[in-house]
Amino acid sequence: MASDLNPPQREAVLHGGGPLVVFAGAGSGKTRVITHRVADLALRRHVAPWRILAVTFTNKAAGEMRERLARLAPGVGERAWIGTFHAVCARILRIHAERVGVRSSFTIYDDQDQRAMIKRVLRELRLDEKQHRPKEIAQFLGEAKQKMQRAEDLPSSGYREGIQVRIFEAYEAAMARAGALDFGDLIYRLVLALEKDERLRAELAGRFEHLLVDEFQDTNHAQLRLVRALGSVHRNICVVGDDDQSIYRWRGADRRNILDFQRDFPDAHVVKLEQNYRSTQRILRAAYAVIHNNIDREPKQLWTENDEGAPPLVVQVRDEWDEARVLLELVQQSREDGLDLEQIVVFYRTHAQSRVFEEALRGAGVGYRIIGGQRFYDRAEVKDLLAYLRVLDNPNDDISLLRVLNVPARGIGKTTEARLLEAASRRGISVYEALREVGPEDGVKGKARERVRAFGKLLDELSAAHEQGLALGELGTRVLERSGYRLSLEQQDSPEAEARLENLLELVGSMQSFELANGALPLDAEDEEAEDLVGQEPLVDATGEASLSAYLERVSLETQADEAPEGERITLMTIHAAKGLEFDTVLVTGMEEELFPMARPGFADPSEIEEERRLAYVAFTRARRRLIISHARERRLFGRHRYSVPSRFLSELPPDDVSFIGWQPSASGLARPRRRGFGHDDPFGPDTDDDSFADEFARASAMPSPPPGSAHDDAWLDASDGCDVDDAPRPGMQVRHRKFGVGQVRGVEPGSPPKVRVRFPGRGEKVLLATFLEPA
DNA sequence: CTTAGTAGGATTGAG
DNA sequence: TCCTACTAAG
Repeated sequence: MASDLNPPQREAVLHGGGPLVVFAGAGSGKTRVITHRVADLALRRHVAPWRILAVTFTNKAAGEMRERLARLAPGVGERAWIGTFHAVCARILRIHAERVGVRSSFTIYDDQDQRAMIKRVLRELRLDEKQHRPKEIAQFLGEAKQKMQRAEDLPSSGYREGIQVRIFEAYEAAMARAGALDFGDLIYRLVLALEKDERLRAELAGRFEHLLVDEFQDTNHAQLRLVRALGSVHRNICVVGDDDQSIYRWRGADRRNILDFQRDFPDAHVVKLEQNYRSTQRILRAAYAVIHNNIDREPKQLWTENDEGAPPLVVQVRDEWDEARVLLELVQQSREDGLDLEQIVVFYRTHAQSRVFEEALRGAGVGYRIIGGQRFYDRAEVKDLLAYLRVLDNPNDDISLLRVLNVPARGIGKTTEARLLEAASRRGISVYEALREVGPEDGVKGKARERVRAFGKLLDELSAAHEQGLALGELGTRVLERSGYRLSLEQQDSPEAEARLENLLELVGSMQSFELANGALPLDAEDEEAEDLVGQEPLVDATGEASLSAYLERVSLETQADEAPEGERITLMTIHAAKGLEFDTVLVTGMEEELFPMARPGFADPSEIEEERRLAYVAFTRARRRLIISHARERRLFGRHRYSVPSRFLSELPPDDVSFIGWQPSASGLARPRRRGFGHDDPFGPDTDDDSFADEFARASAMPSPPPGSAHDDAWLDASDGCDVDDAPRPGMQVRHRKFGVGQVRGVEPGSPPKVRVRFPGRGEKVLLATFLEPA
């Protein structure tokens, strides 16, 4: 098994006990090392699988690990503890709720819920929202928890600090009352308990014999403390990561965690994986030439046995429209060469840059998919339905209740809401209970009181249905029906409302499949030893039924609604979303000062520039065969038009390994412009005024040789979530709609997704979202 | 209570 | 420029 590993990989896999840090460069087979190591520990060293804990950051990474492990060592992946920091902590917290001092039935609040709670606390404390921005408070609370600060550790000297402490305490109290934990709490609360309660620590640290942490460069301080505490008995801690790929400092990631691992654990063994299996030599040289300029990094250099490859291409264009035409040119050329469009990706620094690409692609009828942006579980309607369910699961969850108090509109206004809330806090009861008890003495009388009571009855009725064991999917449907949500959407009769309804039906569908997947699962008798300590399958409650709580937990910790890809589409995403992925062709756009690196000139903190440089490094190292970089002379961003200077990172590229079109860095690093570019009469017209530019581009960007065969070790999992446009509809085109049948497109209104006016025989014209249409 | 209008703000975003 | 989130009028 270890035979198909290279020497450092094998070294990491076979390392026995004690701390181990693996610096795993881009495309060096990192996941492979972790999975092989888990398999080796279980099979060769006979470590009980459930005594192995492997932690990742994303559900996707955890899923991938489990999947690969299933192939490598059947039975191990199912029993080992593999999950995200948050999921693992939530699981442990529920099991040891009493010891930790949380309710075992806690609800997990996402950022939006957290903000609602903050607003409520501010109102309670009679603080002005303008002066104390909920956004900033959320930031402050999150940071404090990341740093493992308790209320008494916070600075309280100044006026501002004093208020912060008060807010912190009030927030914690309100969360406790609601039986809720925010994302930060999941780690914070567990670490607090582990560090305070020696018996708990001994128990948990004793049970996990081996710890593996993926993407260790992305851990924050609280996560480091968690790893330390859980590893405190055996010290079998294996951390894997790459400081050069640390791009999340703004959300608390601390590269020092991996860089100083040896200081933390002086006996730590160090392994560096530097052989790359992904990219061509030229791409790696270009990437290295850039990252090498970072002072603060662990020295290492990727090398490969792959081809030399074609030189990366840097193209100067006039503006963002021109940049989009470069993309179209590239797509067209790839099509002519019979290349797979799925293997083309466009990277940008900010989401705002995607619009122009979308419009161009839509105009040219090229399918595309956007990763990121608004996520399924963040959509208002999805959150509404989930809020109903959360109230049924936890009647103390005031925030969720308030969310749906007047959704759909049932005549309960702001005034009533405020009075209800006040009545609840005055009597020290939940808002749910207050629904029943409020009366004229609280200022809720007449119609308002009736409506409030009716809402309480509605919840009671749904609650009863839930307690009688109504199946999950049924319960979802029941909520939609009885609350009048469905009716209200149907009555709106707009394409947006239809889209919302579709989303809700999808959610109900997911509840049904959750039930199917988890409902009938028997408890695993073999692992009883594991059971008594932490439980094996959190998705199933004592009766073996898929419970509402289990579903809600899954949903709160799950962010990507995976969707099977359909049709050939290119991919668009921010670079941040790209980590861990790879593509044959990568187009990195907007490489201009102030955009990428995104820092104001003159104010640039060197460490910020280094982080941006890592971002560029991540972008470049996603490419297997073809890397194209574009920068515009001028562009409109955030409504402001500006002239741009090529990114300093372009001047760091090795001139001998890179081709330049339209501009190339001079020896001094200053721009030497050549005025070249596409014509501009019609942004996406079929012909360009400057054929030579197109020719030059075509020559320079051509794929040097057919890409290697299909099987890629790190094939990426699809994670699209619905901002997709299949084949772009154009007037005259025949399209099919699920309900209305086949019709003809009369007009298209740009948007994401675009709205399409379709004439259906016998039904007249309808305006529909492109998402719900397919070519007929 | 809903709707329209506008002020303000805008990186990057896992769980 | 465009979107969100709150405020004033219907």
